[in-house]
Amino acid sequence: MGMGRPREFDADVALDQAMEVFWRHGYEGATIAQLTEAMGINPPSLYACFGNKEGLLKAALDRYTKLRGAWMDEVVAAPTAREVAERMLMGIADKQTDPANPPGCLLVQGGIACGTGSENVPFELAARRAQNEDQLRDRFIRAKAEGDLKPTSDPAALARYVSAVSVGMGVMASSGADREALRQVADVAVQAVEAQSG
Amino acid sequence: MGMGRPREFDADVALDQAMEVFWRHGYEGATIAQLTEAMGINPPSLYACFGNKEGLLKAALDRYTKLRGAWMDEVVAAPTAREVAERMLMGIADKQTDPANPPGCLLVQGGIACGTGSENVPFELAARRAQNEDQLRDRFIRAKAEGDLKPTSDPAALARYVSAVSVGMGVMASSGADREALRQVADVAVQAVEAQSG
DNA sequence: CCAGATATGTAGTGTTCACTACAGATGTGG
DNA sequence: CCACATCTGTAGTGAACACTACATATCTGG
Repeated sequence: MGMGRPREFDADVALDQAMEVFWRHGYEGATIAQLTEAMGINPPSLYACFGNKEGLLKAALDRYTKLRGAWMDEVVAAPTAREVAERMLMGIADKQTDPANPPGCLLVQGGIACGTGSENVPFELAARRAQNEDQLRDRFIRAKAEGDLKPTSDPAALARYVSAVSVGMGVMASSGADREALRQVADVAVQAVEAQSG
Repeated sequence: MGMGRPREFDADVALDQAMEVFWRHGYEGATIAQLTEAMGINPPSLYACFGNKEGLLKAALDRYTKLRGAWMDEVVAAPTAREVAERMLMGIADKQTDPANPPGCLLVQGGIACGTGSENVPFELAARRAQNEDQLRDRFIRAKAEGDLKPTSDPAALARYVSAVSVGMGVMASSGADREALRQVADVAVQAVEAQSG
């Protein structure tokens, strides 16, 4: 039994293009026609490879979080909680205004509210944002154990806080805030973490 | 010439229902069928009164910001910058988890990214968020002049920061964060403002 | 070179969307 | 009571949507 005709496109390259469309227009705003055009393929190829529109989104999210995972590892590798927050938020200020990508964050732009039939898309995005928050929380727990954060500090609350600021910055970036404006937000935000440092 | 048949529904009551639908499903996710059903009217009445779907959204946003305007006035009436931030963020934690409304903030849930043909919806929402930020900035400028904020502080950056945290909290609320979680975020966030207080 | 398997391109499918034509209902001014 | 103006409900309109049937093309294993 033969293995069949090989696909003529690179799935990862196509996903990068799909990612950009979802990033710019959101899940519901992105149409199959836009996606297939950006990916350089026809609808049957898309459906054969990714199942349906939501499957394509999930594959794009997988790729997005995979690419960002390496960066998050660098972030939590910073020596102190304060520097973790600074690397995270300053890095986000830069990433969310990188002209190589649409402004903002795919995990927010992808879809905060969706219509009937796509209710689980916001959940899917929230779950992936929660992963970052968990990673931060674990790092802050360690920081507290090391005496880097005050004994009275709440690592989970701090992680949630940094995550909230990140999301807020993403929304601002998508509505036109420039890099300097976001860096100023990051700079102020870091001071709250500093206030919890021992 | 007569004045015609009077409309049989209250536009403000209908707007409250439309607001809820946009809040829960976003602009693109909300269908005319859902809107008319929630408003208790038929499509022709909707179009006669609000023009089109986008006109209805703008009217709903007008009503939303009008209702919130009174509350924002109370917020900026707090005696110090720190208390302004605290009232704002703690109030938002409560409002965004008020079971009387969908979770989160209409100015975020309404639509962060939209498809072709609705590109100005995100701008419309951003413009209204900017109004709140301007009001905060003006208040912080006064706080700086009064010596309540350090001479080195940046009122515009602080306002942008508080606004960003608000938005981030809204997204968290819409994805299931409870009131206590948001209050913890607000509590941490206020400390950055406190760090800028003289 | 053939049989089985998978990918591709063309050209649709039914459904849902925002929006509206039209006829009848209900009001006001003369 | 009549002319006119505006609202309301029914029943659609064309367009865009996600998705797919099908014939053809290109591979592998034997």
